[in-house]
Amino acid sequence: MTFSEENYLKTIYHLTTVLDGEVSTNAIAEKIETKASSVTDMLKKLAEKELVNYKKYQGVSLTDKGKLTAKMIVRKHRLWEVFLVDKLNFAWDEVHDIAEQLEHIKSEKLINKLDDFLGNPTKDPHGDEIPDVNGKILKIEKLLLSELEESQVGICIGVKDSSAQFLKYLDKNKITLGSKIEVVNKEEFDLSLKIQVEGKVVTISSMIANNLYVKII
Amino acid sequence: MTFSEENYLKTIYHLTTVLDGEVSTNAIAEKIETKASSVTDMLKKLAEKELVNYKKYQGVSLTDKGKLTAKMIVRKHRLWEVFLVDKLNFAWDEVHDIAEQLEHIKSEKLINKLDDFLGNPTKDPHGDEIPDVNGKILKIEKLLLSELEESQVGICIGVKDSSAQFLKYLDKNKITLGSKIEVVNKEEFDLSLKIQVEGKVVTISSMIANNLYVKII
DNA sequence: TTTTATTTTTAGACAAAGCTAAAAAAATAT
DNA sequence: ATATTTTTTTAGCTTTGTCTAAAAATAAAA
Repeated sequence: MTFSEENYLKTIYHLTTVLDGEVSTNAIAEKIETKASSVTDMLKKLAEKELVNYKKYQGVSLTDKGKLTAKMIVRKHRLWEVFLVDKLNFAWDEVHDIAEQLEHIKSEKLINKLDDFLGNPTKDPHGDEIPDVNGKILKIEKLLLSELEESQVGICIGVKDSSAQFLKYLDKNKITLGSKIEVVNKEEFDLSLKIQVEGKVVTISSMIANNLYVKII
Repeated sequence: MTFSEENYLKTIYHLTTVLDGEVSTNAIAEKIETKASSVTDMLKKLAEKELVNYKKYQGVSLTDKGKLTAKMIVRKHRLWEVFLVDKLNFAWDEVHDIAEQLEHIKSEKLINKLDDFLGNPTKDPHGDEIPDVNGKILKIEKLLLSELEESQVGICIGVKDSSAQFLKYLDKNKITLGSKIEVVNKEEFDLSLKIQVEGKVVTISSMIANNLYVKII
């Protein structure tokens, strides 16, 4: 399994969990920042190895084997992120690119020992679930902040967009995992929200509210 | 800097510290387990980037730039080995191959944070010196066990050969870094030694004695 | 000092993963 | 239902790092 093959599998996995159904060649090309023709070439190779179901012009889906492989990559990525934040004191917006490299290190024993060393965490620093050694994921009830009604209160448990820009915005506004957020007011016109966090009332756009996961208490 | 370029630099670095002087194409080929023709190709590329001094048929040496780059790779390799042994409880004979992968992860910040997390160690699990952030190496007076006279005592401070086989042999004979070793008897004929470690007297071949570093107390 | 052997380099090919440009299929619009 | 647009695939080329086989340079031996 090459570096590149792993990146394709991971991308297809992420796209299926978001869009679910078959994934299009173009969608993959956009995520990976490559050309559609390169994607086609790789899909043929992955199909050859029975990691994806691929029929010309019909898009792809992962086989069971492909899905498990993808989950193991995601597992590695997220465990390394926990290591970087919890042990090396990186900020949550700094870890993605490094974990992107570390996820390709090949050693079952390493990742399982790392898992133990970290105390078998079930969530990464952005609130995303970490697949266990068998690929099992603890499903958690998540709502987008934008789905709350006025005067409802939620605890922030994750981010949908984990780009550095967004994470820095959250830091600036003192919103972190675990923050208690109350929806003070919903503006009908632009769907912006007035929320109360850490005692302060701030106004956030619908785009922000659409990228924050909360659970109701 | 590609994965492959880094491996060549590291190999040339190791060969110069052992053999010092110019390194031959064949020596590199043997270490990397590739063909001499491939080595020639790579040397041209590294020379182009001013990482090595290369003249046809004359062998190579590292430029200052190349040497620093190589040292940074060695630094990463050895720090990761410390992490694997000290934090994840790997045995000293298990860490080489994993560190071989980890040494190529690109992030200055990561390696310096890792260094701090580990308490800025100066030696890896095999007793090899870890270059600091500037490439400085704390030189230590080392003798081979084979250089001791009868009845001299030394403390084991490193291994020259760090292959898993040799390390396992040492484990089996209860020899680790820090072990106090007394040369009870030297056999003229085959240069084998009778030594006392941990109270027990064992006989070791000259090959073993030639691969163990000690310091005299 | 020739001859022989060894080492190193060159030349030409190949696989992986990417690209561009053109062809083919599918989806949309008229 | 046909025409147009978009998406996907194919064909052929590039780069990186490898290889084999042959040529050139150096080293060793007679």
